Formats: sequence, structure tokens, C-alpha cells
Amino acid sequence: MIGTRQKDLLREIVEEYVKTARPVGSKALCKKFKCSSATIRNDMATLENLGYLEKTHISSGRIPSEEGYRYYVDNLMEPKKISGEDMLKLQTIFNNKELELNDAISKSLEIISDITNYTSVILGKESSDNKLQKVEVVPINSRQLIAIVITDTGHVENKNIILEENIPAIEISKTTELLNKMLIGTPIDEVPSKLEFEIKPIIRNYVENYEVVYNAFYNALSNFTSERDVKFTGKANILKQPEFSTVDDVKNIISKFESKDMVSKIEEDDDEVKVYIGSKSEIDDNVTVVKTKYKAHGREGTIAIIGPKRMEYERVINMLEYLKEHIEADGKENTHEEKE
Amino acid sequence: MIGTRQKDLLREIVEEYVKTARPVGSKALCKKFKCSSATIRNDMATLENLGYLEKTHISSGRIPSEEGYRYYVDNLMEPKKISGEDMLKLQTIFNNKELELNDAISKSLEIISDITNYTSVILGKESSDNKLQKVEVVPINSRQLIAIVITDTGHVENKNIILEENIPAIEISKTTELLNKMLIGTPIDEVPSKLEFEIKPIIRNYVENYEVVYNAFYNALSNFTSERDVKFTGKANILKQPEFSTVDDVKNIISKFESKDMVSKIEEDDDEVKVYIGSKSEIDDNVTVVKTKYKAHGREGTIAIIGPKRMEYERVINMLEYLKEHIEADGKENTHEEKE
DNA sequence: TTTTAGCACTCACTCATTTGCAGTGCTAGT
DNA sequence: ACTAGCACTGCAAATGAGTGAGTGCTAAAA
Repeated sequence: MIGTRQKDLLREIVEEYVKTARPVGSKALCKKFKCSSATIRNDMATLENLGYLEKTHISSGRIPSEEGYRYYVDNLMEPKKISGEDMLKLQTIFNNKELELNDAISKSLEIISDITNYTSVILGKESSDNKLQKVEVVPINSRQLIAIVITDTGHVENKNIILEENIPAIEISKTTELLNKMLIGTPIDEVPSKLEFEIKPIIRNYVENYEVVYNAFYNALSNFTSERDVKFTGKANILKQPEFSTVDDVKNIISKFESKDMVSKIEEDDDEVKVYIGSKSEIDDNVTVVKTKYKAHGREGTIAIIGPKRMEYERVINMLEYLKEHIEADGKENTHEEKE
Repeated sequence: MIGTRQKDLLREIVEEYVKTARPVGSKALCKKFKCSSATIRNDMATLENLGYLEKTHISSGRIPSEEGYRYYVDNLMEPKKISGEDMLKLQTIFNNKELELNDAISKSLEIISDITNYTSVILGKESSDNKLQKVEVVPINSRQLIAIVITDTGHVENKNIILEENIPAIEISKTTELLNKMLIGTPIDEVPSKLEFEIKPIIRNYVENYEVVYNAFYNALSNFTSERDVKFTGKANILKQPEFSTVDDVKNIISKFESKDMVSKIEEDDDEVKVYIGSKSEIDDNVTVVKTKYKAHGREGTIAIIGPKRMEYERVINMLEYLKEHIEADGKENTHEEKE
């Protein structure tokens, strides 16, 4: 079992290392603990045996291991509230009612990136339970239509429809009318099945060339849920961290950031703010990802901060929690869904 | 004046340096020119005096200066056609008629990035002479509307309208009707002035609370032209180039890439493929930007390749020319604007 | 007049060596 | 349970010698 002085020691080492980025030695801690370096060394040795500390080489000071950070985050970190300064900066954004939720989120993450020098990511999409509000079809020429879908939260998506043969305009408008009649209020992820099982049987009675028309519309309307926004902020920021001091480190992390599957690795299903350290980050052993899911105002997604393992954990976690709360509160308030 | 052997020499040096990335010395060129190293050295000295060559240090081989590259591109480079292999890769994309123009361009640039290891950028927006085809307004709740604008090329943009006071639905639909009647066929960059000078005087007679409604619509419709897509491909690619071998170089170029005004620096007004070398690139003294404007199928913008100054100029220039041609040819063919 | 051979010189790079420093583990004594 | 002291370790920064690829210049050859 880990003793209380050892806990204090671990905390001190994590915090010192976060601040200075250099291995911390026993002498430096003497004053803080009012004991000799030898005592500290003994405790350090214990903590190392427990797997919470590491040495960079045999005669170096200690740095926290992944487990050390983990223990720190789970047990040692004081959940002290977000600092006044930090909060102020974020507040001004949420007080600006002009901003759309989405823009407010990106602005906030820009600020977080700026003040922390880490990289932030927002990954968002329409909530899959948004309801379809209207389908609009606009002809461009005899073979091309634009289908526009509007959801109850005001999100708009559009798609090209290419018709394989000429279809009289009247057929198109009949179809559109039918779709509107039957689909309004349908959650967008249920649209495809509703098309298939409810609309298809009906459309054949209404519309002459129903095969062609149905297929075209099915293609257009069934892929709407998938579009995801991704926005990185401050990719270059993280390079300021001293852990990325060699060319290879830098190149490595940059290409990780650019890689195709980065997005899928960021996505988070958990509602809490979660911390993934080093090898658990799925991105790179040298980084920590702090992230959480959010859901508000018809949008959902993940916000994430990527920094070095040697990260200001409390600060980042608190900021993210604060941000998430505001997104979700603000989301409600801003929807104007004054259901009366 | 520069002699013909000196021209050959400059060409040889540029091409050798492009290949190897090391300063080229006099001995290496002896065989090619069937003369002794001393002769070469004399000519090199002349070229250096003319400002076409540089030394990295007093006893090093020569590398081309910015002016050297410039001279090479303008006078020495053989405009040899794009290589069969390169062309083949690009062709398969343009033969795939499934792809939308925009996607075809990005795919092409991905390929160019891949085979050259440079970074490519596409910067696109709707052509400002696209004509407005339809305005659609969908109410979300009593204070919020979505305005949707469709152009004759099938491009769709939408915008939130927040009303400052409750407006009866009938007023909205009257306005929408009016807008459609008067704006269809108007080039989108003329919409704001038409709103101001033709529509505003009329709307006041039709609509009760015309100030509020007009302002809301004016805001929504007057900013449509500005949206620009930007897509970088292979940001990490350029880091493979040996010029970016120190941490600082890498960090430096990455933050240039991430900076806000990058986009405005890429934009090109010229219809030709232009080459901006080093300090002329506006991005970084160590890079060359090859770029051109394109305009097709209702879209316009810039495509650019960013590589080291030590770039395979002919190859890149030819690929970009080829791409531009195809974009513009394909654009016409694909619009389905079968004006009959 | 142009080209070449020869020579002295320069500078970047590599490699090995040295030295100092910050830190450790261990032991014996408080 | 803590501390002082000591021997030891390995990194980091500094130093220095040797090598090789290159230059400019001069004087002679073509």
C-alpha cells in the first residue's frame, strides 16, 4: 500500500515535472518535505517499484510513468475549480449570443489551445435523433436535381440527384410532396427504413416511372446521417512542447495528426470527461488525450484536447468540463424550442 | 551575357541538385562536359557573379540561387510533356464520371502530393457569376428561419435568420415569393445591390413590418459569396524533403501552414500556371509555390503545389497544367448544361 | 584566347576523449 | 525511522584531430 507521504511525493513530482519538463531529483524536494534527500530517495525507490515512477537513465531523477499520471489523475489531483482567468476567457464567448453553438465551441477550443499550447479537436455531426422537417427538391436541369433536407434544429444538407432517364417534372413534384407528407417528424436515422418499407409500396401507385425515381431519392436521402465535421485547432501548438524536440518526434506526431484514421480514434462515447494517457491514447505514446462527448441543440460529437503526457491535467480537465457544461446548457437555451 | 555552355551548366546543376539535394561540385560535372574541373569552376564562378549560383560555405559546391531557379524555369527547362505514368494516374480519376468535379480535383491533388511528396492545396468557391436559381425559406420556430439559396449550377448554401420580433408567417412567405420573383437569374455577387435598390423599395409596400424582415434577409443573403473551401493534402509530405531536417525548420513550416493568413497567400488571380520561388512565395523562403487559377462548372479557385525550392519544376508544372486543362474541359462537359 | 594541371587552403563532418554535473544506491551511524 | 557520506553512473557539453570534398588562383599547354 502506498503511504501518505509517498502520495504527497508522487503528487509533487508530477506537478514539478509538468512545470519544468525535467526529471526531478531528490535534493530539490528536501525543503518541501523537511527531510534529507536520502529519505526522499527511499520513497522514490518504493514508488518506482510500484510502477508509478521511472528513470530516464540509471542516475537520473525520476519522471512519472503512465501509471503514475493515471494515479495522479484518479487519486491525487485536487479538483480545484477552473481558474478565474481561464474562465473569464471562455465566458466572453458564451455570453456572445450572436455566435452559433458550433462556432462558440470552435472559438472556445481555439482559446484553450492558445492558453495551454496543446492541440484541440472538435468532431461533430447532426444528432441522429434530429427530426426531418422538410424535404425540398430543386431541378437544375433535365437530369439533375438537388435534394435539400432540413431538420427540426435548422440543419440543412443537400445532395445531388442524377436521374438516369428523363422524368416529367410532375412526377418529381408528386414524389416530393409524398415524401414531405410521410417523412416530416421522422428521426433522420430512421429515414432509410421508412423509405424502404412505407414509402416504396405507395410510390409505385402514384408515380409512373417509380423505379428510377425511387432509387435516385433513396440514394440521396439515405446517406444524410454520416456527415461529420472535424476541426483541429493549434496543430502546431503542441510542437512547442519540449517533448517534441527532435525532428523525428515532430514528423511523427504531425503525420499521426494527418492520418486518415485520426478521426475515428478521437471519437468518444462516454459522457464523462475521460483521460487517455500515452499508449492508451491510441494516437501516440507521447501524448495524452482528454476528451468527452457532448450533445446539444441537435448536434453531438466529441471535443478533445491533445497534449503531452506531461500535461496540466487539472487545468485541462476542468476547462473541458466547464466547456461541456456550457455547451449543453447553452444548447438548450439557444434552440428556441419554446414548445408552447 | 550568359554563354551556351554556361546555360547547360546551370541546367545541369539545377537538375543534379534537385535530384540529390547536395551542393554539386566541379569534378562531378567533368564527364558530362568533357572538360576538366578547372574549366567548370571558371564557369561556375561566372554564374555565381551573375547571381544564379550560391555556395553554402566558402569551399562547398554550388547550389542554385532563387534567381538561378527562376532562370531555369523561364529559359532552361524543357517543357517536356507529363510522363506517361503520372498522366495515367491522373487520367483514371477523370475517367471516373461518378466523381463530382470537386472531388476529382481533390483526388488528383492527393495523387500529386503522393507521387511528388509535396503539399497541395485546393482553394475553391462558387463562381461569383453563378446565377441564383431559387430562394427557399423554412421556419424552424417563431424567431428562427433557415434561408436556402440554390444556384443554377446546383450549389446550395444556407443561413440562419434570427428575427428580432415575431413576424406573421404570411409576411415571410410574401417576402420569399417576392425574392424569388425578382432574384432568379441574378448573379450572386449582384444580389446585395439588387436587394438594396430594387427590392427594398418594393417590399415596404407589401410587408407590414418591412424593416425587420428586410434586415434579416439582407444579412442572410448578402454574405453568400464569401464561403471558401480550403483543402490541404499532404501537409506532412513536405516534411520528408531533406530541407526540413532540423526541428526549427519543421516547426516553422508547420506553423506557417497553420496560420490564419495562409489561405489569402495562396490565392492566385492569374490564369497561367505561375511559379513563386522562395521569398516570392509569401509563405516561407525555403519553399516554392506552383499555382494557377481554375474556373469550371460554376466553381472557381486556386490549385497550388507547395514544395521545396529544390523542386521538380517541369514535372509539377506539367502536372498542374494537365490538371487545370482537365478540370476546365471536364467542367464544361459535366455541367449537363445542354442548352438546346 | 581558352583550357588544364597543380597546389594551397577552407570548411563541414565524424569520431574519440575529456570533464563536470546531477543524480542514484547502499551502508553505517544517529 | 531518518540521515550523512561515499562510490558510482551516465548524460551533456566541450575539445581536438583527421578526413574529404570542394574551392581559387597561377602558370603552363593547346
